[in-house]
Order: sequence, then structure tokens, then C-alpha cells
Amino acid sequence: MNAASGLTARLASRVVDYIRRSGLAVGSHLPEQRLADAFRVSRTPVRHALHVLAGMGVVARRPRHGYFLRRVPAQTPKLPIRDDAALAEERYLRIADDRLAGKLEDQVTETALMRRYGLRRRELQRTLHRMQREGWIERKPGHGWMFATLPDSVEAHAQSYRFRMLFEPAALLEPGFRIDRAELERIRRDQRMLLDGGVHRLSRARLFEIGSDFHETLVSFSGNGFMIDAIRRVNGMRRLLEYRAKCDRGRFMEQCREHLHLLDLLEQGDPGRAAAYLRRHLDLVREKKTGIPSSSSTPPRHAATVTAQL
Amino acid sequence: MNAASGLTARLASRVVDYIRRSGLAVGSHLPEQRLADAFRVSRTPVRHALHVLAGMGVVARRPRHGYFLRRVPAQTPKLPIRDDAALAEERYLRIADDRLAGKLEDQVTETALMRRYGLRRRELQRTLHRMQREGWIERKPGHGWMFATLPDSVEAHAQSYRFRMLFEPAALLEPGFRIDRAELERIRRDQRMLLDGGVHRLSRARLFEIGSDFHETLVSFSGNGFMIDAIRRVNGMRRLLEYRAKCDRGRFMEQCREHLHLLDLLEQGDPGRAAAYLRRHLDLVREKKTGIPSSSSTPPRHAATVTAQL
DNA sequence: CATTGCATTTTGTTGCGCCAAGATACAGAA
DNA sequence: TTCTGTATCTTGGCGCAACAAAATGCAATG
Repeated sequence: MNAASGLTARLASRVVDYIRRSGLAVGSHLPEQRLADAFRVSRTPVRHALHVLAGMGVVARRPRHGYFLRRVPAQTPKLPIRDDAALAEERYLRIADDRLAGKLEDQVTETALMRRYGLRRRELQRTLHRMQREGWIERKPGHGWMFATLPDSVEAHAQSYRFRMLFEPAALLEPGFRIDRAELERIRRDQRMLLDGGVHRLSRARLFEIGSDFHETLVSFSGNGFMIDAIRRVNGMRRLLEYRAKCDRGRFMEQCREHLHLLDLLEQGDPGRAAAYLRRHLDLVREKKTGIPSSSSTPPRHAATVTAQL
Repeated sequence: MNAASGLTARLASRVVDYIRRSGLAVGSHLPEQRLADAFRVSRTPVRHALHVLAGMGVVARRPRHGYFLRRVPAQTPKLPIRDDAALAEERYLRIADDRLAGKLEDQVTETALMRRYGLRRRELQRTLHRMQREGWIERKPGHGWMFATLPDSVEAHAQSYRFRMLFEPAALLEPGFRIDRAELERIRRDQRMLLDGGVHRLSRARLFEIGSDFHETLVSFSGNGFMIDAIRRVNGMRRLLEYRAKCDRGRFMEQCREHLHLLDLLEQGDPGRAAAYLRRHLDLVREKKTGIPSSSSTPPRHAATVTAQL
């Protein structure tokens, strides 16, 4: 059973999800068209997915009758996915690491990179375009690419936190703010897991991911597409910015506790306090990361003037 | 003299700029290598650019001696540019317009669009990818694309202004805030020109552009890359959002006056007041565009709580 | 020796055709 | 009917080759 095409693998996972969610009884019939409609695809890929699941013993096929549920799969939906995204990520990181480690010149050509990393043009281009979007490489006017002088890590960090402090707390106060219980529970579980030893067990990359996801999920509750977009983009640059910063796992646990407290505040239905708390949280992290003391030392006149308009 | 390749055209413009800026005397020699170094390209495209300029009478060629300045070109650097970006924009708008006018189904395939608009795959895909980034179309799992249900125009508008009110005024208070005199004068001239009848003379598209540019330039003074990115993205969606909103040219002139006043405040070196003014300006525009009254009617408790942390 | 003129090499884009994967249509079984 | 099984059509990704554009090297010139 080879890894199948992207879609069939993804569908297989989604079908498993669907089964577990819908609480179907063992023996239930799984009509192809029903699933196809649910997932907005045609029957063909659904059929392939079911074939894969049959191989895993989740469903059984009765010729001329279709597929039937055989056992509700264990918690893990299993991932035999030919993980394109992960491969792309790996390529990205390989180049990013080399660049940040000073192993790549300021100016490079595509073919040189293709040779060096054994990539095909398409793959490389996708990676370069991503970097371009993130603003740390740009095309030269003629041929080749040029790495932008990396924004000074500390200053960029400070900038990102000042930006976040503006809109993340405000996101909690948006008129469209609605908590998605399931999502909230998910990020709460993640944070608990981190406190429960995960901080020391997981890779840095994974820690980044969970942290980013926490804030992204909160902002997504606001329903404000512009803010959601903003937090995504800031998060997209976090890894780059934090690459050289050391990872203080002690401080990280503190952050988790703050995250959990924030969730509690939210659930108590007081978005005002939650927002204020989030703001202080961000300010603390900012101070820790950049060493620049809180802005409360700057004359508060400006801020007061601005917010007086509220 | 055909439109030449993108780079040569762009170079031609830049060379003209360079000539006008450097105040070279008529008759000066323009060594290819010097220009090539200045623009970070090789001599080849520089030579092509000079050839084009020779055709326009800006420079003269003496065989075996190279190119010499013949007359310092008039104010306008002239644009014989085969404007790729503009073509892309046109394609984008053509599809966007049709969609917004309800002429396109919710689900479409690439080839259908290619036929309908006579585009090549590459061109279409670039357009679709842009739309995807902007969040109003997405791939179906299998084949084809699906237009997302457009965010309700009024609500999206309100969201964008709430977002802008958070960070645009704050941009003026960023520690790295530095006014670029030349840029400031440029946008001031633009606004004056609008007041001076431009509002009624120019196309809607051009009005959009000048308005977007005004705010983008202000935010760019902050030096905060995240905020600059944010305003660019918000502006990128403005045209789409305002497509169906009527264009009130009277109100537009009022906006221009406010813009000019804002520039005055900035020049007086009081960013605090400028920020406050900008915030009120945005709030007024928001109210005008969405009909939703100012948020001051909502309990100010939240805002106060948040900003108390400043 | 700096610079042009020209030839050659390198680079990156575009068009085209192929093919796996998805959509669709239809016949037949339950 | 409703659903499966199967055949056929369509879509869109991928690699290759050709081409245009840019870089590079070198001889010739003032």
C-alpha cells in the first residue's frame, strides 16, 4: 500500500474523523456519494480512500454493496500521508539554517541552490517565493537572488511585539468575538501538555508551533479577517526571528501558565480583563526577549491622547 | 522602438532619474560599467537601456566612445514600460469585476476561466493565487476553484477600519518614527492636487491609489515592517471592498483637507496630536462608509482597561 | 588602463505534450 | 430508487526543450 496521492490520504484521515465524530455503529454502510458530497469531491478519490482504510481494517468491502464500518479506529487517525507540506518545510529550514549560519553568500543563483540542495526548479522556487514573501530574500534586477540584510533581530522582535500588543488584546474585544469551545479546549490541552513535561520533551520547532497556534486561535475568535491575517504573518516570521535567540524553557513554562490563566479569564466571560492580561503577557515576553524595558517608562501622554478618542 | 524587456525599460527610467538627480552636465560621459554597478546589473541591460534613451534623444552615442548626455530630460522620466504589473492588475480586475457583478458561478475550473478570459495558464494561475492570498477564492480539494462567500461588504469594511484604527495612529508613535521630507512633500502635493479639482477629474481607480498611498507613506515613516506590511495588505483589499460602495466625491474632499491638516500636525513635531487626529479621521471615514456609529457609544470600560496597562 | 564592442556562456522563463488523478456518465445489481 | 461498478472524459501538475535575456570574458581602441 503505497502512500497514495495527497488527496486520498487526506480523505482517509477525514473519513476516520467523520466516523469517530458521527458515532456510527459498527456495521454501518458508508455510501460513497454521501462522503463525496460531505467532502466536496467526486466519488473517485473517496473510493480510493476507502480502499486504503479497508487495507487498515477500519472498513470492510462487500462486493456490490460497498464499504461498511468494521471497527471505530483508535484515537489516532493515523497518518500515512505523503507529507508534502513537511517536505517543503524541511527544504525551507535547510536553506534558512544555512543562511542564518552564514554558510550562504549574499548573492545566489537558482541553479547554484538547485545543485547544492539537490532540488528541482519547482521545489526551489516555491521555497524562494516563500522567503520572498517573508521579506528576507529578493530577486536581483537581472539574474539571481539576493538575501536582504536580515532585520536586526532584537529590533525586529521589538517591532513585532509592539505590533501584537496593539491588536491581539483588541481582538478579544471585537464585536464579532465568539469563543469556539472545542478550539479553546484544544489549545488548553496543548498548554497543559507542555506544562506536564512537554516543554522538555518536544523539539523547538514543535514548541514554536504550539505557541503560535495558541495566539492564532485566540485571534481567530475575533472573526476579524484582518487581524487573523496579521497574526498569521507575524507568526510566520517568529521562527526566523527567534532562531538565534536562545530558548529559555523555564520562562516558557511561565508563559504556559499565563496562557492557561488567560483562557480561564476568557471563560469567565470578562474579555476586558482577558485583553488587559494578554497585553501584559505580551509585554512581559517582549521585555524578556528584547531586554527593552516596558514602554510604561516612556511618557504615557501619547497613548493617553490616542486612546482618549475611544 | 518596441517596448523592450522589462528590465531594460525599468533601467531606462532609473538612468533618467540618475541623470536628473546627479546634476550631470550635458556632454558628460556615461560609462556603462559605472551605471551597471550602480544598478547592480551587468553591462548588457544597461547598454540596451542606453540604446533606448538614445532613440529618445536623451543621450547620444559616439562609436567606440560610448554614450554621452545630450539633454537633461524633462520632469517626466517617460514610461515606455511594457507594464507587466498593470496587465496583471487588469486581468485581476476583470475577473474580480465579473465575480462581484455575479457573472461567475461559485465553482469554476481553471480551463473554463482560461477560455473565458483568453489567458494562458501561467497568467491565470498568478491571478488566482493572488485572489487566494486575499482570501476570496480557494481550491477545491480535488479539481477546480471555489469562490468564498464574500465577506459582507459592510462588516468587512468595519473590520478593516477597526484594525487600522489600532495600528495606524500607533505607527506615528513608534520609536523609529522618522519623517521623510521628500515623501511627505510628495503626498502633500497629491492631496493639494486633489483639492484643486483632481477629485472630479481623476478616475476612481486613481483616487483609490492616492488615498492608499497617503496612509501607506505615513505608516512607512514608522520603520516598523509589520505595520507597513499590514497597511499594504489592508490597502490591497480596499478596492475590492469599496467596489460596490458609492464614491462620495464631496466627502472625499473633506478627507483631503483632513489629510493635509494631519501633515501639518506632523510637521509641527507633535506626533501625539497627529496620532489622535489620525485616529479620529479614520473613525469618521469608518462611520461614513459603514453607517455604524462611533464606538464611543459602546462601554469604554474595555478600552480603558486595556490601555491602563500602557 | 579605462572603456567599448563583440562573442560566448550562463541563467531563468515560456510553451508544449504527457499522464496521473479527479470528475462525470451510464449500466446494472440490490 | 439507491447504490456500486466501470468506462470515458477532463483537469491540472510536471518535466523537457527551446528561447530570450543577462552575465561574463576577451580583444581592440583611444
